[in-house]
Amino acid sequence: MVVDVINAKLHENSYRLTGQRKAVLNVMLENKGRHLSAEEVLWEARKILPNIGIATVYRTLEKLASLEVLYKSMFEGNKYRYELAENEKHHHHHVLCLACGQISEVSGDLLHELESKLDDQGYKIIDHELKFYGYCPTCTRKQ
Amino acid sequence: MVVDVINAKLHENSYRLTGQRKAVLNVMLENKGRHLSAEEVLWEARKILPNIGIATVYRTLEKLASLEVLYKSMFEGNKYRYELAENEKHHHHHVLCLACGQISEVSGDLLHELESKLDDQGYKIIDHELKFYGYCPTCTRKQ
DNA sequence: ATAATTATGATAATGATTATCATTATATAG
DNA sequence: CTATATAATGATAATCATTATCATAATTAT
Repeated sequence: MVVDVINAKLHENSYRLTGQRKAVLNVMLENKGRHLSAEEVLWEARKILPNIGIATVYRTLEKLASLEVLYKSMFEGNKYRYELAENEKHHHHHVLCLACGQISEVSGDLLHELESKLDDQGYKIIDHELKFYGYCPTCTRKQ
Repeated sequence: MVVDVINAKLHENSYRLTGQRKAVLNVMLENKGRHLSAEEVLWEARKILPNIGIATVYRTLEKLASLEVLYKSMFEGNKYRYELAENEKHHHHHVLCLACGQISEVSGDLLHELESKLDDQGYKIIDHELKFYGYCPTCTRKQ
């Protein structure tokens, strides 16, 4: 999702883009494809705005997630992580390496069969979340 | 996993089954198919042992999960939920109703294609976790 | 019977997150 | 342009789920 689309979305939701919020959003834009915790976002944002508060970062991340500019998920450690939602309604999955902790994305949906099955059972599926746990190619080779 | 299998597993891990631990395990056995939070387990266990402590419940749940007697996962609300692992190594998925909050299970794996794809890319997949979000048949009909 | 080890329960502590509030910044009305 | 209203911020208190600590109890080993 290019910056223009994001700005349009924020505008249509009357979301004022203050300096602090821009800083948070820029951190996420500069870290496309990465999954950052709130604290990591704080440290990055403080490089731009040394006085930005943790509460502001939390509020901003939460709001951007609710506006579907960001995805909010939890991998390990009872801590939320955020990533830029680069494609509206596109769903990718994640693979987490149990050795080095790297979080990568898996393209391809392939859940149609399961969702069809649930449709058949009367469910109305809105969203899904799929995570694989294992070892990345680098750590697989090391073993 | 019948009680016998569970007891065998605990025994081979030298896990002493005290009265308190039995109470927690019984709560999980009596709630097969349900996903209980630690607090819910506490309230149920207190019907059997009124003085059981929350710390004991947490310690027991954590240990049983590590022994793969229970599954530990998180659905919503930043709180872990536990369920009886009824079939060793069997992986089912979950569907969470966004209206009533009910958590149901989805049989059928169907992730082989994605896991094959990851194998091809050099990953070694150990585990996965799949959750669907939507509306259950009852709430779907109400809408 | 005694000593050592394990388990328990109460509660303090931890960490992530959210609520509160005084202050600051921005938008709107006059 | 000024005054007022509203929104945002940052510091910090509060919340919540979970874990750590510790004194005591229970169990096991000698």
